[in-house]
Amino acid sequence: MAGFSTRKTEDFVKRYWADESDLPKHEKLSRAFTESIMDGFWTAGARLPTEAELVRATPCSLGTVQRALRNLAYAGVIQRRRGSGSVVSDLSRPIDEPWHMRFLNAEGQAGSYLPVATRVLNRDVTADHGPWSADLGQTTEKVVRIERVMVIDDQFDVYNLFYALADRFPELVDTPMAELNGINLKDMMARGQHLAVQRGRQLMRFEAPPKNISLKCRWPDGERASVLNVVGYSMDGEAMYYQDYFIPPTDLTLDLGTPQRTYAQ
Amino acid sequence: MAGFSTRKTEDFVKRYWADESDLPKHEKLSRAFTESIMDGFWTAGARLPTEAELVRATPCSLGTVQRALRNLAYAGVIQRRRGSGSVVSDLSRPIDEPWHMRFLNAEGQAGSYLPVATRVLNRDVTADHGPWSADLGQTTEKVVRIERVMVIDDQFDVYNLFYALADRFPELVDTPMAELNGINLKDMMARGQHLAVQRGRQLMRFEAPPKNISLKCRWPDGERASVLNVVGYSMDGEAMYYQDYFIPPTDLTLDLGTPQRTYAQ
DNA sequence: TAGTGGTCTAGACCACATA
DNA sequence: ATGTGGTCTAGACCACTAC
Repeated sequence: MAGFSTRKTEDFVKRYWADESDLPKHEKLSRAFTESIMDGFWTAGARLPTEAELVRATPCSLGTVQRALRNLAYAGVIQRRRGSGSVVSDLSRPIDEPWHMRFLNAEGQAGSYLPVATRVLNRDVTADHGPWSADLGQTTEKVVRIERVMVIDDQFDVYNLFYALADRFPELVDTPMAELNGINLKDMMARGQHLAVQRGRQLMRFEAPPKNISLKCRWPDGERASVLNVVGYSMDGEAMYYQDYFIPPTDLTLDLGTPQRTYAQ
Repeated sequence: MAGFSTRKTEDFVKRYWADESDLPKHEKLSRAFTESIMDGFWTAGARLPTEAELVRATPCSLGTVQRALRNLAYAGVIQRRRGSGSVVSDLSRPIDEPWHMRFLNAEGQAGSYLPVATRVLNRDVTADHGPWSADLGQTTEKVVRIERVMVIDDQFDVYNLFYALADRFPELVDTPMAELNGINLKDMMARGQHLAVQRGRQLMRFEAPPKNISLKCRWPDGERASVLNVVGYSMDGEAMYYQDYFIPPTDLTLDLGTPQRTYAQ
């Protein structure tokens, strides 16, 4: 096909190419892409302009365009295939499974995880401060707090508290609670926020569960909880959410992830 | 100065440049460097040949040499400074603190961790198999098992079991046990293994501690342990060690690390 | 067969460090 | 003033995909 819609490319360059900044060109170009993807200018699965098209439409040479796209691919933002093209990855899976509560099955080899069902118990919007405030950058803003239960493989319950800035994620506040159940929460944060979460800091602590937890989910009487605290960051470095997972004693193994890749190919 | 010692560069190319392999040249070159660093051909702090020198001594052009070195710098293997040169990073800190047992203090901001003192209890070499076997790639080989206690800020004890292939780390077997105490363990694995550990998989499970644990360290009676399992990989992708940390109930918070960088600059 | 990304080159110019 | 890495270019050739 005689190539890619030239209009879209020119739109892209006009809107996202920062002429004044004194960053290197390859950096300017990859930032233009991440920014435009976060804006929703390109959506997950969308096909990006070809290298040649970008050489034509930007003040970059082929080598520079390739370096920008290679970095984006390395970061997982796009996927490139020789012969077909570059497409936007689906990174709009900010908070939901199987991101955080990944339990191995009894034989337990990584890669396949136990099913998780999520149920929303409660939601409120408050200006209260707490441990989440520093991470979310909350000053006078309000946060939305969502109380959830994750049922792990029908075996036991994990109690979850989720915090995010209410202004930044109005969908979390406005959506009727019934619709917050299940896997929809992910699409919700993704809507205004097309590029999400480079999974961030993880902390583990051990403490008594909240009072009355046994009224909210199945919880072994009086047992201490292991609390996994997770802060998720978006690509621009801002914290998107703060979560506490209260895990009861269990025989299952929790996968905390494989950080760090080796190096760029 | 009229440059860099040409002899050393030619030695390097002769010994580490893989002519037959059909990898891309930039990949060949960066592998040659990681391999030679692991061998001890270049040691931490050593100054590498300049770009121009490598262009001269290898069948690579400047762009290719730069790509290889850029990837190594991104991976943290070397450090480059415009005007001075490229030097080998000190990555010989495989297993010791503050790698894994990083507890936050009570106010608990990340970055500063509670002091950890390590004491070796026991060591044996065995051909037994167990959960570690698959990860370490143990078939008929023997593993060295080291039993340790980590005293966290004089407050409580973490019980640690450490496994590695005995053949691969003879220092762990041969060194007198008294010398295994404290921070020396790190230097030990680093000696033959100049480039170490890209920290690997982390799992958390919850189980009864080993029998008789209270004879070996301070352990609250009958309490369940939180077990952090860590497998560390070296740069060539092979597992270096398998460790279980048995953590008693505590009020302190454990930092599980900040995975994932954003993307290459 | 045409389009696409992947590798590689030879050379330019620049910013920074060191002497 | 020289050496060094950082950026960028214009173009070549190749491998793979889709039509």
